[in-house]
Amino acid sequence: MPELPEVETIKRDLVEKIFNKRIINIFVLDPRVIRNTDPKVFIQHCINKTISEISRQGKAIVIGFREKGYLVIQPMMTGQLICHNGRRDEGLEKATKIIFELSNDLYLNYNDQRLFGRIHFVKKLKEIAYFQTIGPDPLGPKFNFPWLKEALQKHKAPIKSLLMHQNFLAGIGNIYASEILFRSHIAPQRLANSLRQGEIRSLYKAIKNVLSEAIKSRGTSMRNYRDTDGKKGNFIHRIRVYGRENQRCPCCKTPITRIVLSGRSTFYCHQCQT
DNA sequence: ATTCTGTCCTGTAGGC
DNA sequence: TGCCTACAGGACAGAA
Repeated sequence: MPELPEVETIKRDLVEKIFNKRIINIFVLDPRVIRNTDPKVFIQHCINKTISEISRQGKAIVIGFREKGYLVIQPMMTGQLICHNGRRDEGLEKATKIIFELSNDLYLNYNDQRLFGRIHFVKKLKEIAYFQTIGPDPLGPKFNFPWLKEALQKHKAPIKSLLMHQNFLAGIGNIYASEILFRSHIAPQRLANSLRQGEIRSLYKAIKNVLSEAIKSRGTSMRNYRDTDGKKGNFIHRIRVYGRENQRCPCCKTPITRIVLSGRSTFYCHQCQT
């Protein structure tokens, strides 16, 4: 579910809530979410470890232990990390797959309705193939206008598909790809290498602006996304085209069009975006 | 080499 | 109410 703004929101909340805390107990309710090891081995690796680092890489959350090693969480479509005080079975949901109990009387529940999410323990981050292949972070220093201009020239895929390709840029998903292109006035099926200088300029600004505004709004809750308090993100109120087929464009009142690109629903205004 | 399609799962919304 | 189909914030293997 979560894209960059949602994962960043979760990460920032976790820094407030579990940094420097110790994992004192782990309850694996559904072993299917642990991909690379036996659940017992996973528990052995993570229990009694103190969290000394919390970061985000692309759409993954990295929790580093003072004793070495990393807990890596990729929530994918429907993964949630929800904290609560109180009893262990409080806040339990059908989708709750793992419960982490922390030294500050906090429980951290990993919920995942569709079970696409992945949780790994690794000794080194390079053991995770995803980290080896993802492109630059769109809010990081490597992403700048000259880089984008040059990178776009190398691809002839539809710009929307390319924006979602994690090896190109890490963090943009299906919602924000459509929103970014609406703000750039660029049609999603336009080929990446066909964009003109002015279009690349507005695309560059839209990527930065949409993602940072969405972080300020604590992400978008279309369906499943929740922050660590179980609350919805507020960017849903600023979504202009995603999921709004046949509703009127906020700019020109033309009905929003839905098409499928690379197998994913794509929304745009054929009047405003050319 | 790049780009696209099918798959992994569960749950929900909408049509009839 | 129930049954059926389509679709859902991702990533990756394999095919084109």
